[in-house]
Amino acid sequence: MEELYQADRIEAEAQAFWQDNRAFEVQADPSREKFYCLSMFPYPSGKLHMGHVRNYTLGDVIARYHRMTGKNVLQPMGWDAFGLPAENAAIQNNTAPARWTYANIDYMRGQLKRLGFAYDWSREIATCQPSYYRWEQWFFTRLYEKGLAYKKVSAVNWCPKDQTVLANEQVVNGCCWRCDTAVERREIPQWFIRITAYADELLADIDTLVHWPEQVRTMQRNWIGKSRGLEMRFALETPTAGLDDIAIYTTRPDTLLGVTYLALAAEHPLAHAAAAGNPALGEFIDTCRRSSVAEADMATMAKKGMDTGLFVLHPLNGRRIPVWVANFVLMEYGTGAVMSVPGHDQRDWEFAKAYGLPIEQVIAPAAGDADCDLSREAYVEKGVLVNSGEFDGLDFEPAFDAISARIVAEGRGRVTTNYRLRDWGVSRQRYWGAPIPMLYREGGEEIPVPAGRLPVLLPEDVEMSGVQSPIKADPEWRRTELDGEPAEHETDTFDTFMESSWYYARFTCPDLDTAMLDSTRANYWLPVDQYVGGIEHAILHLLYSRFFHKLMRDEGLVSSSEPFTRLLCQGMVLKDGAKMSKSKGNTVDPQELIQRYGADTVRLFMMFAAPPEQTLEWSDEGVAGANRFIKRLWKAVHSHVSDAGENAAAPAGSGEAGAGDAEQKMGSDPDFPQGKWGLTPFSATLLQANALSDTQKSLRRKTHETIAKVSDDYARRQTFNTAIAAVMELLNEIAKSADRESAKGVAVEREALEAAVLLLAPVIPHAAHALWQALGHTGAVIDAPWPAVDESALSRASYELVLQVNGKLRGRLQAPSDASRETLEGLALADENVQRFIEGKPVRKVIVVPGKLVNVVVG
RNA sequence: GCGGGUGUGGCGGAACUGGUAGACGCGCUGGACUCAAAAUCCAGUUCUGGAGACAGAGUGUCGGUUCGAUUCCGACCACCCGCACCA
Repeated sequence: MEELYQADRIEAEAQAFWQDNRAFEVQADPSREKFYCLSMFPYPSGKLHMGHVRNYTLGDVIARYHRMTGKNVLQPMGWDAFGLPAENAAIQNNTAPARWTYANIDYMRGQLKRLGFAYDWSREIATCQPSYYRWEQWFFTRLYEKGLAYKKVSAVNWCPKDQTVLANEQVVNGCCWRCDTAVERREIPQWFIRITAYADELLADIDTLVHWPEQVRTMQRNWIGKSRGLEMRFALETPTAGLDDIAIYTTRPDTLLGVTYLALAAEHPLAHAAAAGNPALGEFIDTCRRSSVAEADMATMAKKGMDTGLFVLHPLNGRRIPVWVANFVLMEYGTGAVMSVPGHDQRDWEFAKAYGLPIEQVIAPAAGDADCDLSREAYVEKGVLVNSGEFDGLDFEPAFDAISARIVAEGRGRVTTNYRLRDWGVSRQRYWGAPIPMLYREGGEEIPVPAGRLPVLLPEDVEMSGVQSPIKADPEWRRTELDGEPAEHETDTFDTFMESSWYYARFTCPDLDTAMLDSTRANYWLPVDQYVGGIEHAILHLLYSRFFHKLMRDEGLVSSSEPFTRLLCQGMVLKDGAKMSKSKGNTVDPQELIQRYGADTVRLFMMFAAPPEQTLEWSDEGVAGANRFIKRLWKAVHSHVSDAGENAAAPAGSGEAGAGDAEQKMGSDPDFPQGKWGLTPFSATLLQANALSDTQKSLRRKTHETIAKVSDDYARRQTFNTAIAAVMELLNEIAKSADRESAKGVAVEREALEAAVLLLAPVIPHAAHALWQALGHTGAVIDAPWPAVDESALSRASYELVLQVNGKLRGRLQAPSDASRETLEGLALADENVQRFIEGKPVRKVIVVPGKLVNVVVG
């Protein structure tokens, strides 16, 4: 064993060993318990950033831990290869998106390998490969045939100068990021997948995801946003544009008598009709169309509106109610129109104040103790109805039912369930994505591409001469035939969330070229036991994947209903309190650190610096500290084996000065296996508690406490920072109580060091690989079983009892482990310092928590 | 704006079920080794007062529950993430 820790050499050797032995290539094996560990695959943006390193180290630690517990562990890796940045890079560098993407993949694969992740590389997938996206295309045609995919008109950001659709990200302050032209909203036909048909199941099954973070479950519930309400129609005073009434949806029918105006979305047909004879209104609607389609922008912009001059009649009291157009009403939600109750909705209240519309109270606080001053703000709580005629005095529930019943009886509406969730728009007007497999006949009839003609190939050898998609610019690509008649290909491509919604399933059978999934293999490995990724995916990616899984189940491809059993969402990596980004110039390149310290140091720092869910503050000094710890561990093992082991095998004189002495002393120990003590395993009898000194017992207890703590931290808590801290404590204890004077001492230290190496093997696998061999093992550490806790080593005769007076710490003492409550109380009351604080005051109560503390309450 | 989260020494964090606040690491200070430096090792390190024993204060702010609150409840402040075409 080398005396000095040399990361480069050790890591190259370990990685060569894993590769030569195909150590992480696995097969489905029903006789073995499986564990599928997956980290969210990266977009191949160029090179790894620290967020990737954190994500993949977390996944690798978990995968390696479970492997050591004996499971058949699958940990694959691939590339979310389609996406917008490739097109931007292609335009900038005058290259093809495919070339840029594949070059990035090659570079980043090398980086992942250098970090020593235990991936089964034989399963690598890139989503831009036809062998992958052809099945996605096939699946879409199946959804179309089932009526789960459909086309409808929907709004996009449009740059009138570049004549192109812009992503929300490409709209900066309402203008195009390339040419700074003011962006418009444009309505175009697009493909949608009916996720709302699964809204109820997606909501209900959140309850089964007990190993997901509660915050993610809450966010998904709120995103789906199930509500019960009344869908109803207000009759127009004068029928307009062929319409007799305006449909709205409300969750508060109890406030129906408080409606003082209706508000329409700018895109609402009636708004257009009213604008026909009203140029000012037309101009206002145009202004609304010039805002971003992003919901955050809609919600934060100044609320504006304009009277249409139309009136509806209140269904209960016949009052004339004005109809307005408002910029905050979304056409995509519900019916594109809302009833406004300024007395009991804050947004309506502010709008009414701004435009001088009446504010009326129809709800009063039930208890009468709450604030209700409609001149200051809306009263939005539920309460008792007032000013509502026959409905006065009713609470929310009966009022909801009575008013709804009246509207339903009059044939003006129905009670319905509504979802905030909207159907998933999957069309993108971009090139670098999977072509949507639809054909159009000359008459416009839409036909899914027949299975035998799939995949619809995306040409990779293209020139990105402008912002226009090459397949949209090329009339030849579009042109095709169907049944001998001319037809056209759809030129839109899929949202890249499509690819990332099912890659986890394809990893179970990536080689299959006759179907989307091999159900036998898929059902062995699925669901994913542990999914690891950024919290930024808490809603969209995870919801779409859950949806896709249910779609695949209903297609008979998988038997489970949820894709990810356990979810870990890691926090971001920050530097100087800000997210690492090129624009801020505060990035740290993982590559430089790996070259300087080795992969193990980078991995160790990442795991030690913070618990996984929290943001992680980057620290150069912290990395140096992690490296220092590995060196200390290395030295501890080196010192142990040269002092207490290697000297038996090494040529005389080559060892250190003390080695010979140690051999002599050990040789004279009657328990020591004379002449065979080198690195051969010690007999278990050497470690029996009754034969050990107090120091030896104490180190053994620490060893087994650490094994218990670290096992729990890995498996249940997933707090790798505290697991590492516990091993650091163990190493400190080893250093303090080093005793190589006897075979027992050596055996206890050996056991402690072996535990330290095994417990850290998931985090620093290369160093652990070398150290395990140095400790005399012929098998690889990745195949070593996870250490077991020896319960008998954990017992202790006494513990530190904390003494409090009135909840304040006033002393501590050693109490026997088996002391009764009465004994503990007596010990506490007899304590000098406790007596000093009682000072003759009457003792009112004594609280005894055995194993912890005694609190004397005086007063 | 809506939804979700976070807040503890000089810094990253620990305290898992309401029971010793600050484990572990970084940094800093002092010492050992060295011609010297680096590296390494040893000791100390929440703040205030005290030579010390020890005492007082202290977990974003304010209030509450409790023998006891970083932990539970209420209000507030600051920062972060998501908001459907970034991935």
